Amino acid sequence: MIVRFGYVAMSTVIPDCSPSKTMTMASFNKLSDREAGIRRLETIARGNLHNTLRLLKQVYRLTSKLIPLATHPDMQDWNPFAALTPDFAEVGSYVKKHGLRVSFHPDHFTVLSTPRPEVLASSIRDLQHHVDMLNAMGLPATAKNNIHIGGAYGDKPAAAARFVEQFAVLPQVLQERITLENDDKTFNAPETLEVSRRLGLPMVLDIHHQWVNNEGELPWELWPEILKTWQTPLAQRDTLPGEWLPPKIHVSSPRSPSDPRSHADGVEPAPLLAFLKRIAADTPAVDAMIEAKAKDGALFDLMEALKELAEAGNGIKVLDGASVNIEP
DNA sequence: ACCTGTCAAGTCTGG
DNA sequence: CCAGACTTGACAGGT
Repeated sequence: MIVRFGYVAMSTVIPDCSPSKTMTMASFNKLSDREAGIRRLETIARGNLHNTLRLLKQVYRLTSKLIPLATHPDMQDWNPFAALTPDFAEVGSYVKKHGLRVSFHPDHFTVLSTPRPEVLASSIRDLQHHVDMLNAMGLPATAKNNIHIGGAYGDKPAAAARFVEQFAVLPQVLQERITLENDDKTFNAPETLEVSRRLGLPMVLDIHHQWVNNEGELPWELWPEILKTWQTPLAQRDTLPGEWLPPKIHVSSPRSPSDPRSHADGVEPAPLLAFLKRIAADTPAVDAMIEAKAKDGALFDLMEALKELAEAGNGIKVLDGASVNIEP
């Protein structure tokens, strides 16, 4: 099984390389000339896209904050893509040229299980914005937006049903870009899997969230059904004949026994390897997103640890880039 | 150079 | 009903 590793949104290793520089509405409003302010926002966004390109020399999740204030209610008259399309296209070209897998993770304000119409409307607006950015990069539907199911509002089955209902009427261009991830507090892995199956949506298994929020199941017990969620038309939209978008997992380690839900700086190789070995037999390839505090630093450390384990046997082979081959 | 409060947005808990 | 926690990097203003 080929495992490709990626990491999240920013670098702790490369200096002066923020892809999410921003500007607050307060300072925007202090500028006397609104047009000049908008040019400033575009300059910030252009710098963010440039730094994204620098970071893409590694495998990567894109940051949602590429364009400051992009979906702010006061900025509805601004179309940032008019000025930024070439910069997005340049990032997209690099991604395609090197066969990288990229994704976004719209933050917790995107809640499709909400009972409030205005929250649903802004969630859809936010999803559309993420799709607009991926389109501006010229990336096919294999570049996904990963979200959680959302709040439970005191009645989890009703909230899940509302998610299904509200998802079902989304435009297809939004639907085909979505992956669903189990969270650490509310919708656990079996519950998320259930919703994924009902909607034909690919599920991203977060093995740390599963560890702290479960129904007593072991993560690899769910894997055969999770794997199947990647075999739907929505999951595989835009793949070429013979091409296959591998399932994705999220990987992090507990900060401490007293604070098990928080993310540690690095990743413990042993539990990760145990999981990967369990799924290796029926999974040809999987992409693993490192969600550790040390970001790319954690990825480099993990690769070093895996290299040492590989030298001692263990059925691991370290390959080019941040990837390994794991024997079942 | 360093520290602290704040940021557009949601949900949950507890007072 | 409202304040604070959750979680997050970076800004903005202060020392």
